[in-house]
Amino acid sequence: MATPLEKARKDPDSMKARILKAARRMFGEYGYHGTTTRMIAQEVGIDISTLYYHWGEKGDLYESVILDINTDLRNQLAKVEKIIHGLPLAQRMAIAINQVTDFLFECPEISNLILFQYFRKTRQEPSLDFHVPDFISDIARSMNLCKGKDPVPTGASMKVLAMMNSIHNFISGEDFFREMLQLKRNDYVDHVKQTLGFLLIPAFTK
Amino acid sequence: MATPLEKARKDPDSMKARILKAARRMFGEYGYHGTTTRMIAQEVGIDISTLYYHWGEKGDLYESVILDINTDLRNQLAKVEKIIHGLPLAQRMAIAINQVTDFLFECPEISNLILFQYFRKTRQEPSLDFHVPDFISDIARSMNLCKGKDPVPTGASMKVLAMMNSIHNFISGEDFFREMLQLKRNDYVDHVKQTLGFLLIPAFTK
DNA sequence: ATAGGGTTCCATCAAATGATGGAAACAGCT
DNA sequence: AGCTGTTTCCATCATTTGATGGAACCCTAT
Repeated sequence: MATPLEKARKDPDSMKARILKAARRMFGEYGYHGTTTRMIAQEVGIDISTLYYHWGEKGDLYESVILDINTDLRNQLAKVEKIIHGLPLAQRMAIAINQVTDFLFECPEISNLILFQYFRKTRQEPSLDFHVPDFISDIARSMNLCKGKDPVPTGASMKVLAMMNSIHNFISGEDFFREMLQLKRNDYVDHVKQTLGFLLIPAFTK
Repeated sequence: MATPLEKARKDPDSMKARILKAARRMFGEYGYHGTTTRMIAQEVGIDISTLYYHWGEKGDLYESVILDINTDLRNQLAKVEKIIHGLPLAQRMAIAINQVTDFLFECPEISNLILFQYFRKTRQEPSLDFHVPDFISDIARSMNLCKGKDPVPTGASMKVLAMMNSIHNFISGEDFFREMLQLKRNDYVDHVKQTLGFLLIPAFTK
């Protein structure tokens, strides 16, 4: 109960939490430089200085947003791991793809922000600690890409990264791809799951 | 020889071309809102108004950059298609992955800008015509995902999109992933090719 | 040399943006 | 009610940023 982020996550109705939620949406949609503190404040319906009162400068708020979505994603992955534990690999993958895809379609800003993080350089780098390796290792172990408590080999990390990114791509690119392929929401979601299954499963189970 | 873009592509030493090249780098690295016209001008070593003289407003320059990289990518894909024409599918894919990956590692701003285009919303949408469907169809046909001159089925387009994006991800994320995995440039490139081969080929050739 | 078109830079503007100080409003407590 | 600490908003600043007008510059044809 120390940091502002912990406070916000504890009480989702608090002003801190409302601002954080809006910031997630806006940063996720327009990126760091594409989002102004005024846009976020307007989204919440408050004055800009209230935002500064709660979160300090823009860079700090962004950092909190990143930590926040990482916590959400980690929790979700842990949840999925419990569901699929013990099943044969092909089945595990099929279920995991379904679950994770559904989750991310509900919170597309998570995919957006993670991809932004990977690809974008901000002019003044916040360079924040990212915790990706955690995810990657956990997934690699869950997929039997490495034995026991050995350190995860590089090739395994790469495979996991490629998988995760394939999912994020379809989430973040929804607007563009749906427009391009002229698909309704539901059809798009189905196609995404099918395509991911088609592409990802054979490589690991052939 | 009508549009500014055609002029610039024709004479690579012209001021128009030098600005365009710098704009590609900067927009590719920092995104649309993350790049200022002053940054581009400084990169070229000219005054900001010279930039405006040649390319007009920022949005127009960005549009030209997008068209420019699309031309480059299309040309490169056509070149690769010639090399692999007639070979069996698995071999075609292996060679294509190698070639395209090498090319994009040389021009990472292409991957950056394409992914930006897919994922990012600009505050005031330029909404420019994009020509992606061309690529997609061509690749889909080249991979026998559809027969003759039939329209490309949605599932096939999705598969091609997933493939292309997997490549772009590793190019655009190089800095982040290399740092994370502690890899030297060459090792990273090798791992990327290996991972892409591992992930993409089985799905289409099993 | 010089007239004229094309090119480049200097100075400047208006709007947008990150950020803050201080007054007002609010909430809890006695 | 009155005090106290917290929260919210209004007004304002300094910088950054997109954009432009006009003077200087360069080059070529006459």
